[in-house]
Amino acid sequence: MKIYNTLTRKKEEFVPIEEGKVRMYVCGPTVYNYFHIGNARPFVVFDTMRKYLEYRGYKVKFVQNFTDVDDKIIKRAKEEGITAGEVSEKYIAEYFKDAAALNVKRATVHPKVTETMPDIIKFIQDLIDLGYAYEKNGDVYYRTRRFAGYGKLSGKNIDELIAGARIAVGESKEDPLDFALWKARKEESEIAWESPWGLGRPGWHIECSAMCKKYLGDTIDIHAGGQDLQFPHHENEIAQSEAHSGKEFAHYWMHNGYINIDGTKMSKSLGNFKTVRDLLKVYDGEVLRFLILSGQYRGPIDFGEDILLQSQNALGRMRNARSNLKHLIASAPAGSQMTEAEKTALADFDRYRQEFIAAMDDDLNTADAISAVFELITAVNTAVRDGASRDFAQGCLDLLLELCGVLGLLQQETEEEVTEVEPEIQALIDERQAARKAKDFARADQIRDQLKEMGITLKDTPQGVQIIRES
RNA sequence: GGCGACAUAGCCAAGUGGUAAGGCAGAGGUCUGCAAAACCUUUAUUCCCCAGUUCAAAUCUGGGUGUCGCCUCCA
Repeated sequence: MKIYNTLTRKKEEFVPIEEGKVRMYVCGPTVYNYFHIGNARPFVVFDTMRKYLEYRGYKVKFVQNFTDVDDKIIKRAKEEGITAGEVSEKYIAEYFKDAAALNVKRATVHPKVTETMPDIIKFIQDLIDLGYAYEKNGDVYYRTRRFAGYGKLSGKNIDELIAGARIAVGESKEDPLDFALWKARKEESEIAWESPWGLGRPGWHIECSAMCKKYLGDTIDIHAGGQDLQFPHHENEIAQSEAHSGKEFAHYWMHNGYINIDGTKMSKSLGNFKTVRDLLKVYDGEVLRFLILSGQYRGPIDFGEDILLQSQNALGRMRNARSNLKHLIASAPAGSQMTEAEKTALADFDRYRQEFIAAMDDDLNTADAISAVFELITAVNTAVRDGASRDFAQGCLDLLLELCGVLGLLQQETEEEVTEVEPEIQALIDERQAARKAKDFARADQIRDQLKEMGITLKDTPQGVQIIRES
């Protein structure tokens, strides 16, 4: 498979460090709020990357952290009159709820800063010992100029960065470019940990370096995150980790594009965001996932009501295909054999699987992969138009679910075909069938409407009545 | 100012040298008592503009225009 590597600005053939295994780190959320649809993009995209790598037979160790120590968490805790720990615990739980709705699988490890403190402190001490960091008044800073490769990921020239760099009030850096590894506690009430430099807490960048090393080692295969983390966060991670180990930190760097709203980047600081929690009140998680995967991950997505509806309808086509196949399977005569034509057709459908794989192999081109799924759906729908054997329908369904499973779609049942219903409902269905037979269509439609209000949808198919219950 | 990304139908979106995938929406048709679903047909002589290279360019080169981002917390 080919991956676009931000480090080299080229698509490169993916070669894992260890054959058959992938070590992958994705920057996770700072847990002080519900996450928004823009935050959700890397979660969904890199979860899809993971699912695809697993589909291709790799054993993936996937690490996504929680930043549970941060200024914003402390601020939030003050506002709500609770502890920082209570804030982060709450939003970690909420993260898992929303992520589950988006069919994002739990990482192999979800490390937290608060649980990695000894490793972080050791990492900082090592950098001091190596001459890459220094302590000043209880703060510890990274000596940016000391690291020769600084700027290689973001393409920034260290001398041009000086213009923008500043020394904030209260800081005593040797150089404006230096960044904090450890921040001394400023107020009694602030959450703080004991360290060789006194009470304080770690800077943002060092956490990821330390957690990555702890769970994945000095060199990993893939490091991923949003484009806005490229600089300074990922640049600083490289500086820390490579100075520390003397080895290359990550072979492949992947960055997803932004989600824009009204033409500008959605962000928490701008306040122009839509939380996944709020969107889930109107659209189900798979619709949001479909939306995110409907374009190539590196490009921008202009978010709005129109594409939500389009995603919902497009996903509806996938769901209908699943539902129709299930109905065929349920209604087919038990002993029906696959015909020769069906066997040929099913074998031929492998080409959609190959198209799908080719698309995903090309830097995770989910848009093209989705097209392959739709082409499969059209072919299947055509093949089963006049009925199908149970095995054929099952074979088609298996393939559909196989491909959609890699994308994390069609994992949830929003409605369910049922064969057995309560006696009173069955009585109504029977009455409707009798009315139809007697050509009393007014009564038949009236019953159908009545059942619809009860959450039961009836579809008349050549195989009989399909009963669908909302779930 | 430095660096970078993007520009394809009403909308979303693939395609990086060989004559415009796929989806949504719309129109017409088939099937059906109707509905739903499905199937078929239809919707870009053309890919922001200009010039160049080539037998051939949405795709390469040069120039321009527009939109956005990073350079500060941010997915």
